[in-house]
Amino acid sequence: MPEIPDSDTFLASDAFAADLLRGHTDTIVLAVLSQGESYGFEIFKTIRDATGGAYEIKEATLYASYRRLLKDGLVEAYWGDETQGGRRKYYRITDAGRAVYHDNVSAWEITRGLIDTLLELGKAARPGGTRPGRRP
Amino acid sequence: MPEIPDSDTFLASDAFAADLLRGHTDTIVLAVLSQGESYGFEIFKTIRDATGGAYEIKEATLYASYRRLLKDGLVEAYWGDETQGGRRKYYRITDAGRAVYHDNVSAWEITRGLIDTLLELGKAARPGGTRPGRRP
DNA sequence: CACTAGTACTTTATCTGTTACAGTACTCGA
DNA sequence: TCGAGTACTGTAACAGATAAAGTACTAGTG
Repeated sequence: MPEIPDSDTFLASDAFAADLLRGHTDTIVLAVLSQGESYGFEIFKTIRDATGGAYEIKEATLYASYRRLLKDGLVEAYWGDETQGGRRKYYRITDAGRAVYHDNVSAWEITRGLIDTLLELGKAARPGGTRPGRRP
Repeated sequence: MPEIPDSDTFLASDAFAADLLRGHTDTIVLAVLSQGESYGFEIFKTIRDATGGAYEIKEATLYASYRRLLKDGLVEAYWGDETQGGRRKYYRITDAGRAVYHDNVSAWEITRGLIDTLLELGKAARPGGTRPGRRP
């Protein structure tokens, strides 16, 4: 589950937060890789740091995403040539990946507007929130 | 899957769009019910009309949401007293439901900002999108 | 009367992204 | 030697979404 250590609002339900973020992982990874090649754990840290530590994506989620992106040809991978420490698998976005990234960002902008519109329905409620003419 | 008949961007992947909207169904229903009591099919229509027909939530999804909301005590239900046509099950939001609605809207506002931040990482990429110092 | 479409509600099996958990491997500091 | 951190991999379980099938009722048409 996404962890947002300093947000009481979020911590009310990590499972709930995870569902709100579901489906964005691949696009987030593509965004990070648009900046430049990176290896798995570094991507994890980039995402965590980009939100000031407020949010992190679980490793299992990220590595599952890398596998999907590879399968779909949206990224390429190669092993780093480290002589020390753990071996690092680097990922590089492909042209197809860049196109999908931009498409997904567009889709997100539309979806964001839809959700805003739908959630604002409740803000339009009159005080007391009930219409006349209904059975108790 | 959510249907957005007139949006080519969205129709690229309904499954993708569904994942972006996942987790919002309960909150959307609570938003509609904050305006006043309503029956199942009417809620369906309210949501579809609020987006100009661009988006609809499948009936199976909505009725599953009603069940969850009932189970959690966020709404109450009663049968209408129709003498004609199909019987209608009306739903009314509870005080607990209103509280959860507001909490979820707050959570959404935070999540929206996070996603915007993370997806913008790709916008910061330099032309060509690669950093020096990495193996080809 | 029969049929179709729309309205209205219900249930089940399937799908899939997420992730807890377990595992492997390597380095560094106590 | 041990624990923590870095780094990668795989599996089983979870839960929201929904296709599909089902029930029931009305209105319009042939």
